[in-house]
Amino acid sequence: MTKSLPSTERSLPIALIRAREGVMAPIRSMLADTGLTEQQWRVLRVLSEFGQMDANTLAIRASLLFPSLTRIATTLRKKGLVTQEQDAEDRRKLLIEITSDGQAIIDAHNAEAALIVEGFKAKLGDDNYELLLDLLCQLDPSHALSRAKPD
Amino acid sequence: MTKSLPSTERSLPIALIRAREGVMAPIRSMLADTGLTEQQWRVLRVLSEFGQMDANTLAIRASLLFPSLTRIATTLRKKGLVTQEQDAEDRRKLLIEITSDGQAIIDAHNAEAALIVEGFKAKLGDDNYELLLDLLCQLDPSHALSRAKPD
DNA sequence: GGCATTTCCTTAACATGTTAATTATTGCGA
DNA sequence: TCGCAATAATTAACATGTTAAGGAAATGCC
Repeated sequence: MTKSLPSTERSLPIALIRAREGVMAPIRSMLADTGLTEQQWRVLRVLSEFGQMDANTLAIRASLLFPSLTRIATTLRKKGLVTQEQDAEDRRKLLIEITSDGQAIIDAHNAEAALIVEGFKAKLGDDNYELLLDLLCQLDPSHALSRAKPD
Repeated sequence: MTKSLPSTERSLPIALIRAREGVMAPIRSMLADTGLTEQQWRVLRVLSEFGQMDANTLAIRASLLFPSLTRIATTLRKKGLVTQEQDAEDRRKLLIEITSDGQAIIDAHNAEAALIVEGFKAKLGDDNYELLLDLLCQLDPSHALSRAKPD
């Protein structure tokens, strides 16, 4: 017997899109006055958390495709929020680092962003929130890289 | 006390992006030989399921922004997969309908797409899969429109 | 009827997503 | 050392995401 696709009202890809839209809307609203896009914000967040790194690692950690990262890094450099520097040992690599101006933007919005996240956590309940993250991780083909949480 | 943002390794927006990527990758791969993008496929699916409708309703059901839908509908019309027709009663409205060629593409890939979905359902477990969909719906600000499932 | 408002859709402008081709550098082996 | 494959990043081309502005048709009110 051949199974049929579920209704688009109960489709996993569509549900993921809508959930992302619901989560990002308040964050985009928060970023409106900074002139940053959500992707630029994500890049700054990763750089702030892990420090200087090459473009490849940064793209993976920020979940961006390489061509997107190239453009975003250029934009952020023009805005003075990151620096780009050739790796002395392997001149193919580009080392990217957040500037103090970039860090200042993170610092200025960290509390508000955390509040937004807390809001969603409260909406779902703490246990459901963690469960949701775990289930989403299981759908991520590359999440072998990031298993910080032991059982 | 001021809360801090969670690590980007445990960020809900990033987890949503990665999960979507994981789910869509095999679907994009399936669509490669059709020349359709995932959004074009989504539009055809909605039209196939619900029949002719105006552009506004279609955009909402396919979770697309209006300008995106305008372009996608034009592309699909040029490909002969949908028809566009002015509403006789309200000439502002554009009624869109799938063609037999469009339906043929749906029919040709329905079984394979269903298999992909079944794979993810098996990976998470049926209960977790349904739970995931419910949790995602709670993050969707507009999900009041689609509550097919009673308690 | 005439006019402001609203609704539905399109267009524009810019950023990102996606795939493929290109360039620069490194590493390796004849 | 030369040539060739592999890696890191960029660029190109096209589709979509996102916000804002514009145009056509309906609606409400006078």
